[in-house]
Amino acid sequence: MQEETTRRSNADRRRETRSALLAAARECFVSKGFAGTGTPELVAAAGMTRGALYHHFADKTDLFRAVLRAEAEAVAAAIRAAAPPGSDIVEALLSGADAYFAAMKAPGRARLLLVEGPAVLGPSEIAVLDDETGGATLREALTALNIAAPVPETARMLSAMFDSAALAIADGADPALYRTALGHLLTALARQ
Amino acid sequence: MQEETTRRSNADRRRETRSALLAAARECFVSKGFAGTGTPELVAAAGMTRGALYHHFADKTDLFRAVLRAEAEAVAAAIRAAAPPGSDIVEALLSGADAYFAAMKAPGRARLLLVEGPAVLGPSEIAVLDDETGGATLREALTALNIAAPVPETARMLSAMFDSAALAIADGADPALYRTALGHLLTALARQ
DNA sequence: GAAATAAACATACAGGCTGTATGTATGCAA
DNA sequence: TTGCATACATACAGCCTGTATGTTTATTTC
Repeated sequence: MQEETTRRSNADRRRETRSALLAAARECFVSKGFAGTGTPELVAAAGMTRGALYHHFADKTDLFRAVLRAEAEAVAAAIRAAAPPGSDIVEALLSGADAYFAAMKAPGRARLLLVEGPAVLGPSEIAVLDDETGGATLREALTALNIAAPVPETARMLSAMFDSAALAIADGADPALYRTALGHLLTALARQ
Repeated sequence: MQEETTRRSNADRRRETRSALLAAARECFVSKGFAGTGTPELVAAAGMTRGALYHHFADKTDLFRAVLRAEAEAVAAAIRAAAPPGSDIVEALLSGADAYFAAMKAPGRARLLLVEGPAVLGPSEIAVLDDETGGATLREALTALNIAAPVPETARMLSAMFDSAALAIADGADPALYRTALGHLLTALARQ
């Protein structure tokens, strides 16, 4: 036995401290917001020092960006996992929305992705994440529906609808109400 | 002749410095964001000192709140001024949307109200402003349409649609595309 | 396997910003 | 004109961010 502290490879150290920082950052950003979280408090929660933070991330914003990426990836994975077997497009959209709402129920996730994110990183950078999360799929579905309305604009607005519903649901609203409201809107749109 | 500086009443001084601070704050918050704007730079742009700022406002956030209130009031006034004479509800909604889009084209206003506001003041405080701006009117219109979908949830999601369209248009997107997309969605919803 | 190098941190420091406390001048009221 | 309140201006304490520098541990090279 060499020492009490376990001997770790550089790759291990790197991975472990990074994930510790990310977890603590997520926790702090959710509970106190990006501006309300100081790096001293953040690294203390992670059991690290500010030196480790600035070794792994360019600055506080870069750490925030990494947290958001992880959240967006988790949402995208959840939606992919709930891939619908049926062929009806409206139904596929609705089940996709369900998966989205469920994924966005993770504590603080809606606030991170939909409120803090656009303000800290700018709407344009968030738009990229949105696109990976489900924006492209949404546009494909609308194209398949052969609607008369312009697809990109309709997709963008529908996406905003999903987001506002997700925020409300994560805030305690009844998902069933938003689901039926969405169902009416989408079937009305498809029938046109 | 007493002095070179004009002699002003307290009420005048108060009003003038307040509006100078509000104008400079709006300018700075738009160009550099809330977090990116420091109070020293802000008061310099207003030709004032930090003492004046903290005499008139509780803190930087309170000044931001005052700026947002003015913006929201301007939008509400623009929408009220464009009150439609016709009786068709869908058409009234669309012309209301047009007025909203036009009002939100004021430089930086969309970013202030839709991006920075929710992050700085919290979504709940912004919801109040939204309601005064047009949320209540929207719910009344939906009720009059006698739609099958639940009204409050539908109104909330439609409001989010308007917001995302306003943000896109303020960012340079073609208003006509969003207008037709909205027209299709609203008429489809009304026909149900 | 020993020296050299690089990675992964830890510590120290320099600026800037926020909010408050205190000081001053001007309008107002009795 | 005397006292008071308002409207500021200045000074200060604390915190936070990003960088620069130091130290330890792993990895590579000879």
